[in-house]
Amino acid sequence: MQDYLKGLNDNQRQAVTTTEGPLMIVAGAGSGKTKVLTTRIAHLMANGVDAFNILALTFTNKAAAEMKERIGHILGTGEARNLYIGTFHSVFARILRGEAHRLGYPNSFTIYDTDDAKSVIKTVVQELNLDVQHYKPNACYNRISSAKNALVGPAEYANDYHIQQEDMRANRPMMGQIYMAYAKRCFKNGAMDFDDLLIKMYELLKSFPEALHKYQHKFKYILIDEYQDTNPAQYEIIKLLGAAHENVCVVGDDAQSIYSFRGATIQNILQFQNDYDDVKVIKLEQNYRSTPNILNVANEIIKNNKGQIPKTLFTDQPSGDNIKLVRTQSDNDEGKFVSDSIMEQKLRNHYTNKEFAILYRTNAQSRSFEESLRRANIPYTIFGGISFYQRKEIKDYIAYLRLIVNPQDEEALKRIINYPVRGIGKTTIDKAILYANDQSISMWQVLESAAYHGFKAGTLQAIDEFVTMIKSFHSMLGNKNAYDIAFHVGKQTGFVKELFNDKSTEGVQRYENVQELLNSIKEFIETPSNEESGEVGDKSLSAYLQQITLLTDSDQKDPNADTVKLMTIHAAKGLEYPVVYVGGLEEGLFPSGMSINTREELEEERRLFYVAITRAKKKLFLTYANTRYKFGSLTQNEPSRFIDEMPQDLLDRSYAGGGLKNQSSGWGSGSAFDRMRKTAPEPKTERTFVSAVAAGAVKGKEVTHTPSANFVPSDPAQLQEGMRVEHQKFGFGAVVKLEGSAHNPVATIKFDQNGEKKIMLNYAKLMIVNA
DNA sequence: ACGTCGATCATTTTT
DNA sequence: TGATCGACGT
Repeated sequence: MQDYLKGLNDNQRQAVTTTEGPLMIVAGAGSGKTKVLTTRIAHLMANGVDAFNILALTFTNKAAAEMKERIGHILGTGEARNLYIGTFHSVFARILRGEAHRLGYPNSFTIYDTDDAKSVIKTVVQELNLDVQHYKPNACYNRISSAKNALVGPAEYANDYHIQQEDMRANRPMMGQIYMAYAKRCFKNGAMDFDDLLIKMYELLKSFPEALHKYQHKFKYILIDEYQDTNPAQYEIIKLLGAAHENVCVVGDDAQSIYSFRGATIQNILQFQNDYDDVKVIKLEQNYRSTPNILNVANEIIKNNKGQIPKTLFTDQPSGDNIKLVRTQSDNDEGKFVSDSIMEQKLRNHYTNKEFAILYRTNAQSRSFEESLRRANIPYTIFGGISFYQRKEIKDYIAYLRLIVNPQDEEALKRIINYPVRGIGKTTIDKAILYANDQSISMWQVLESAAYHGFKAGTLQAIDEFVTMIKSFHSMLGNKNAYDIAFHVGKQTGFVKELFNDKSTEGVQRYENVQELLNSIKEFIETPSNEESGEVGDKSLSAYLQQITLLTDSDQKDPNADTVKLMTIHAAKGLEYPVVYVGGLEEGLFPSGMSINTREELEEERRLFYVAITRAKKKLFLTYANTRYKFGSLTQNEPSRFIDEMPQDLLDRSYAGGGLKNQSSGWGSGSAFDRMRKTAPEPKTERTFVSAVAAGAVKGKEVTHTPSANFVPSDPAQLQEGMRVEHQKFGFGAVVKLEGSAHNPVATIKFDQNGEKKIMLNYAKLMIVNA
């Protein structure tokens, strides 16, 4: 039974068997962190700890799933199923589902993703009569999100002098009000955004002692993965949960802290030892992943940062290749180099597709790699970008399901109230929202009682039909499963058919996506017991909806497929590949131009580079381009400062990859330039962004007409063929023909300067000049 | 009421 | 470059 301890080194074994009391495991890259975590949990269980009493929090669903699977493997029983393993967000969402009523939320609360949240922000900004251009939803969202991650509520936000000053300086004095209105609206909608899942969990534990007591005693052993990426909200929650038993085990690597933009603070891991009385610290420094050359480069790079937990990675592997540094002429050449190089490596060293990864700083960089891989017929998978559930047709479908489960969800309601088109237009929607705000009821309640709100007869009928339909769906919740309901909704609303009838390429794709959604729902209800965490599987539609919002793109694609993997460095955290390409090592891009203003920012960029390097097991290629397209215009970039920070004797700058066919494409000359740089390095502060394309506004409209001073629209009923008329935009012309029905008359008019046009008389304004 | 078109604008990273 | 948004025509 103790076999599982055999494959561990001394430190690892100690980390596994030190089960009681607070423990910090500082796990360098590739030091077997996951192995330690999983073995530790298995060890706990082997020594009589009930799976139900163990909580393990990770940052990605992928990591959680992998851990659960490995533990199950070690144990050889189904007991692992009862563990509470998941991301912070998904575990808390699950707990909150059972406790939401305490906080005044419906138990089937909606989870708003970033798009939903921004949309709500836009709404409240408009309702506060503020300029959306100035109070950009994106910026507001980020600001509010940071506040939430620091556990600063709306009231506190509005009263904080320091925050006020900041907002004044940013010329956004109304941020506090926006935050307040946003929080209120989410609550009214029965919805939580991602950050709320943390905040509300904290509130729950803080304000309800019996809830705190319940979960403190449920979770006797707590493990936190990637502790360096936790934010203050997460920190406080862990503090509360762990207070009773203090069996808190955190695992992390301060050198890999890369999520401060999301509110994570590296202080959590640096200060952990001060949080409890008797913290044990175990360092895992032996690396089992990379060659010494790769490790040395990583170690040297990270030395440029201050305030580390001291540690040095070592390995007993043979030294391996040098790191290849390749300069190309353009971003397209960079892509071409990488795909050529992959071809070469496959031939020469018999690598398979899935042994390669291409990493980059920003998602936008994927394009050139994608193109070259496609041309070279190398199969690839891109992780990141928009996930399946962000696609319009999927969001529309889900909006129906959301509305059925939670009619207070105004975002969902607005999304589908007129999709497919059923004659409930903007005017009506605005009116309904106005009533709702006025009377402090939900938009849905307004629609339910539409008859009392003075809508026109036709609109009223459309509303009534819509309300009746949603209610009929709602009544299915009790006796039909999630799949049956979803299928019925798609059929009844007619929009699946509408997609089916669209035979364009995109239309076909959209239809297929919708079918895939239905399949996923079916799979959800058919999966025996749940994957998420302990307890009885909840197969309700509501449970399904809450789960999918927390899925990312990476969770939906198969990491084991035999394809080259493309992703941002952030997304690559925790992964490893035999051959790794890191692209775009240029000033302004990596380090990002957004993150070079403070030491802290720059150090995070450097940690990111460290993460990138340490993904590689055998071979590492770093590339950068002279010129690159950015927002459609050509920019020139200096090589990244990080290049100079690497030990130059471990770099191979002469590598030309591919074969001679590449020499013509321009990047072969790079090494000469590089050698020059080496003797006379450029000043590091200089970055150049040269826009090669001048912005040119080209006007090429039709002949425009300025209406006469005495222009007064005539009654369309007076119009007859042959009359001479004036149109506000098109100028003078003659009526050629009158047609259309009585309530929708259409006139064909031949204009002197703009040719013949059909004019709908209900909307266009015409003046009769003479009969 | 609704779709189309052109102007505008933004891009760091993500649960 | 590409996505989004308001104006405007129908």
